[in-house]
Amino acid sequence: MTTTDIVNRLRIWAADGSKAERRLAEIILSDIEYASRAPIADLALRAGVSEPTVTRFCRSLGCEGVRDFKFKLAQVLAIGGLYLFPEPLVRDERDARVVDAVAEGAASAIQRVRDITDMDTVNAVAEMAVEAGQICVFGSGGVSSLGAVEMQNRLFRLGLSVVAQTDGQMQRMQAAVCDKKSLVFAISASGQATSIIESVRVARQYGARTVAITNPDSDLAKEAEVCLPFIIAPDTQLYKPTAGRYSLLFIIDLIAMTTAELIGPSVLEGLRRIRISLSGLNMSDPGRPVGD
Amino acid sequence: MTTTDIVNRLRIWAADGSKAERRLAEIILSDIEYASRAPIADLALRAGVSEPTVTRFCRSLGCEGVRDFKFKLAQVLAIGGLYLFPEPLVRDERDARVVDAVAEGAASAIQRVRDITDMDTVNAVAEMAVEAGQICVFGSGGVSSLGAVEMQNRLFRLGLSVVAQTDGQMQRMQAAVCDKKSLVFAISASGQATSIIESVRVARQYGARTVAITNPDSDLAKEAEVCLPFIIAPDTQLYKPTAGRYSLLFIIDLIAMTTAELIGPSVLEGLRRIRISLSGLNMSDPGRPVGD
DNA sequence: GATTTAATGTTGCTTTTTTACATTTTGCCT
DNA sequence: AGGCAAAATGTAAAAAAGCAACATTAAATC
Repeated sequence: MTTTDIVNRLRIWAADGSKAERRLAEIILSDIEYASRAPIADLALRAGVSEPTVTRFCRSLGCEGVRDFKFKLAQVLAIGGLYLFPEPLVRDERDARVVDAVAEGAASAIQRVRDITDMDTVNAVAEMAVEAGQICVFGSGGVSSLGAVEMQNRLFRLGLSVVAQTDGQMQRMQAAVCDKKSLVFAISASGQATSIIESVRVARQYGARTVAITNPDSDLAKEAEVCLPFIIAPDTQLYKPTAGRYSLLFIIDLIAMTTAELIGPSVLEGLRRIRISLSGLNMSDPGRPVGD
Repeated sequence: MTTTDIVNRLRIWAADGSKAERRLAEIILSDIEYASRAPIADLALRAGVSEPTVTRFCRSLGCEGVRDFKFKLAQVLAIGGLYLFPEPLVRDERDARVVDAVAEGAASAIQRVRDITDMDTVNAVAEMAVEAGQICVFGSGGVSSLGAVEMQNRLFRLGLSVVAQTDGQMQRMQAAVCDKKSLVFAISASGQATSIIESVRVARQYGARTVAITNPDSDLAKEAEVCLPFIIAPDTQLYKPTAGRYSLLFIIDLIAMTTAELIGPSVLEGLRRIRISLSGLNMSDPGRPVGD
């Protein structure tokens, strides 16, 4: 049961439950903060029911007891978001909420990955990238495939030979042609994407070095030589795109920057050439980052 | 006090507190899930202290009592579980410089776009998206094409008909088949990308509505009906990938979230289906964001 | 080493939750 | 409608959890 399911169930009970259940559900939904802290005696009084009814109600909602129920309500409050705003908000309030939700999600996603990323690992990965003859980046799913493409985008500028594969079949095929000079980046938020796990295994058999950017407890992490932790926090807002994308972008930036510094000034020559190559497209503003 | 402060305080007590406090803090930190549900008698036993010590400890942590303490722990767990609040790693100077450069770049990029983005415009854009029969997203170049793909990725989940084109030729072709029911998103950091400007002009000729996500002083901004400012600040760090990508992601998130809320609950059904469709791929963890 | 202060433990009391059982209500059948 | 079973709800007492007051021990200070 996901945390927010408890609110859904409350909604259902508020509509379909028996008399006492309806009243209770309404009271609770009308003030979750209160309900999560008040003793059941208070709650029972407010709803005009007896105390055991509250206990039973919690059980029928799928909780172990009142304590467990309150525990879940506390989590709902922490997660907040959509469920706590049953009525449409006035425009300004809503706007502020949207902006805040996105900004805070992004900021905390970055903060977290910043705290847990071990630069020794990143440095090691950068060295692997510099030494590799061919770099493959595998990623599937919305977030991870975006990351794979972005990784390719960042690394090719450094003069590295890199190819991103977001298709499962292509990943396996690419893995099959890996050798000792290959480096594989495997990106997956879950760490359970089958095609990626298998591709890593295959590539490794052929002597490739492998770096997973994934949940460190996952199968993928176990399969790869090195793991950079990439954890997507459960989302606080149903309608909001996951902030985990910012984390992934951050990790990619770390790798790209470290690798660039490792390669040194010759990188700059490559970047300069890219800029020149774009100048024919009316995009030659020299202050602009390379490649729009 | 933010929710996660409780973890920080526990850390401090684990290091600086008295003997009993240290033991208690360690026990709690070692298993927050357990600590948030166990009665204090259990906790006291494990830590080898007396029950009132636990109560006192909770108070000294700034909680009203044990219940309040457990309440806060539950919220910590909801937000991300222990592993999301690791102690920040200590890094040597060189490593810290890289991490800080990337983090500060990202944070300030988000901050800047947050400040300048007008939610009235975003709301208007969301309405256009909801009303549109077909949405086209055009973007060229590293950052903008990534943004285009990401925009497609975010919007198709909402049940919208959306197609991203990152190839100049394809953009023009797509623009040529636009009509009054079309909505075009044109993404370009420079606002000078010829194929995009022309595509917008063509699409508009055929009656499409057009939204530019670009530099507001650019030709592209002038060409489009609506402009969401997207400005890439010149980078101070040559080796660092531009932080402007975070800005773009932010704008996309704002649009996606606003549109989702505008569409309303029927969106959730779509997200649910996407999740179900992934469950065959061993990725059915319900707590995970939709689509890896 | 005595004395004060802070920290921790012991005991028993209060609050909160739960169990077991009694009562009421509801739905259904004749 | 009236009666009966089943479900829902209430009552009261027991169990569990948390807490306060005081006792004791450890530590710091002189």
